[in-house]
Amino acid sequence: MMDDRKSKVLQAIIEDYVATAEPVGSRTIARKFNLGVSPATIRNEMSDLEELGYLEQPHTSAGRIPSDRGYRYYVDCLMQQRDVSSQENDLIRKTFERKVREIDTLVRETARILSDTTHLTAVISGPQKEKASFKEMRLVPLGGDKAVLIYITDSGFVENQVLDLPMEVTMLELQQVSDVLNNQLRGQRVESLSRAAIQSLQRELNKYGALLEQALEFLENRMEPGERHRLYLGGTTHMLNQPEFRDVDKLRSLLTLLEHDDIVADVLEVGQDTEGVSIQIGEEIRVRELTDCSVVSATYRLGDQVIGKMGVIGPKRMEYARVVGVMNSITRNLIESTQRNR
Amino acid sequence: MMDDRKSKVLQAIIEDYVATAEPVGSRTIARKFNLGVSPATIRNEMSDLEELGYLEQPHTSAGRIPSDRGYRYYVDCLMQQRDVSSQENDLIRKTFERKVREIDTLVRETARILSDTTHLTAVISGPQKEKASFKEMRLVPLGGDKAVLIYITDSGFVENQVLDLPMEVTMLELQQVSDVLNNQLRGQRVESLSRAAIQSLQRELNKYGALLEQALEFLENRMEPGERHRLYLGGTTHMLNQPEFRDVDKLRSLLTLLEHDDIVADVLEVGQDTEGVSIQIGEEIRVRELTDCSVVSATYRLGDQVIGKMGVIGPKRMEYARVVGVMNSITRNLIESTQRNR
DNA sequence: TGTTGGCACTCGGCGGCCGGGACTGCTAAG
DNA sequence: CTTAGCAGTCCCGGCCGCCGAGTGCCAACA
Repeated sequence: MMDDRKSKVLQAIIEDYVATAEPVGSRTIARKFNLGVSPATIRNEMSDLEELGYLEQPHTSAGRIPSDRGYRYYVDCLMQQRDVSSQENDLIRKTFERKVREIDTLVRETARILSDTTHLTAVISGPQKEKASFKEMRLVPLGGDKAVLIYITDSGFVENQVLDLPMEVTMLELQQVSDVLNNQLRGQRVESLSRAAIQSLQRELNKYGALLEQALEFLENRMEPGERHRLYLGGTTHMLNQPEFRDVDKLRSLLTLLEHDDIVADVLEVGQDTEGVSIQIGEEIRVRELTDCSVVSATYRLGDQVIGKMGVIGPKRMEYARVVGVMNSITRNLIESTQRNR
Repeated sequence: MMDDRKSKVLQAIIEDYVATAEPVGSRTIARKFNLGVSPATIRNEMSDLEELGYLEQPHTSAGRIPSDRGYRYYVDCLMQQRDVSSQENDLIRKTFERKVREIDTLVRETARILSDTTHLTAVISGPQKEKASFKEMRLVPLGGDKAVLIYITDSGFVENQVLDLPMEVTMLELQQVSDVLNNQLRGQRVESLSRAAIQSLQRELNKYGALLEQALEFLENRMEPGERHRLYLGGTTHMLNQPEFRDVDKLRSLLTLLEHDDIVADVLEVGQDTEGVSIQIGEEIRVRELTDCSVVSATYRLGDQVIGKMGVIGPKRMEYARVVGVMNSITRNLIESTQRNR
């Protein structure tokens, strides 16, 4: 059914189409890839491949282009792993050599290098704070009627916020409030700090009034779903160089989609338990605006802490092997970089 | 030279062109705006206006379109102030009603509402930390071999970073290091903390070695010019709805430009001492890719602290009056919002 | 002198037409 | 099963001519 020669032909078609973006005909295959058979034979094979659903014709008397299924077969069975070129690898390594201490900048940089090396649009979902556990919080008086609330998770994230102090609060009381909070909350998943729990705390401690309220408000904000995945985009302009987006309307629908963080985050989230790189092709992505696109995504980690997802979005006609290689290289470098710096 | 009727004609042409994006002819003016004269008269006036440099012709036997100079005259002399519609005002007020404590989110939200109400691309340069003065820094031990460095400016920004502690450091020493730093640095402009000064401090205090080094590295990062203006973009897709960007090449050059933060920041930075809203038209912006665009920008403040710039980028053919109105409304709301919440 | 109607002219855009080129599918022969 | 040949299909790009919008100019008029 899918003999060796058919595979070869399919592979040839996909690789040529990826390179040229033009429907590919039997003659082209026979010329560029010497399979030792004539165009006529290729034609027969192509006809079979179309019947099997691996190829489709934009219109009669044009060449064939791969279908979603064709691409799927290619990435699953035909594609051979390909390491990143040494230049690219150098480029990537260099990016992560600089000590970057702020997560925010690190993610931004990663988005940039990912889109630059793949020439596609990169999407990265930032640190998923709710996956971390609460470790400790501190209240540090600043002088005047201010204090800063420092919030620490066991993965080493630190956030802060300035609070207004009610006049009468003493250092000791400040200490007490943070002690209570710490005892109650230590070790809990941030996402599991339910509003109910917080409210009961609030009742218990309401003698500290406004101060506590602010601290709790801050905590609540940590759990806001809206805050859950902050997305970083890079290289949206690369889309403009792809011939499939020469049409302004397609472009618009795609770019508009990219502004909807929630949808993009969902797309990135699929196969979240799979190890390594995962690939979604065309209609496999359950988003209408992305039917002409593929998404290659991977989970990245810092240390052994799950952090987030990164991915690229591009036309189905992308160099899957290279993209996967780049992605592996980047996740690897990311881990090493954070091991050095934390 | 520029009599009353010429002004009226120019105004009519600009307003029609803004609405339709089509070159406008004498007949149209005579029909839509009843100036009480015949098309022939208008033709003469238009011919004069062209000679004076306020109009230009895309080609013979097409209508006229305003030149940069024409727009300039319009915004300087003809345009009448226009308040935002009450719906829009409500929308804006609602956006800023929510308590937003993180500057980052506040700026993001502002970019969103600005682009949504103007239907143009919004650019905001974030808090200019270097304009703030150093107030205080704290070193708070976290247990284990970590401490968190808290850095406070007199405008109330707080940043933090986790530092690795050399083993032998005691609480007392920690206190000493921060005391020294505080005494040396208090009240100085962040930007004026020169590398030389930092290095001399470093020599003086090198017995604290690695700890101090990290603290100083953090400080140096604060002054990095690259960090100077973090830019927030909103609504880039609105460009796609403008007929002047139906051409993919124009679009590409524009969107590519928008990825260069430094250039965009420079554009935003002009007229930085002017109060209120400033308008740049076409070639007045010294950027080739923006010759078909106009930029409307304003300084926004939190309290009486200068914070940054915001602006919109759109085709020269934009509704200047409305955009200016929206911008005023947003800056006003921004101030009020921060007065409530800080 | 300023305004107006009339008229010839210009030019871009659009639709229709045509020919070339690149395919395919079929058939018949090797 | 493979291959050459051939007829048929369809897209695409170039060409042409028409249409309409708009101008510029001129002559007439207040």
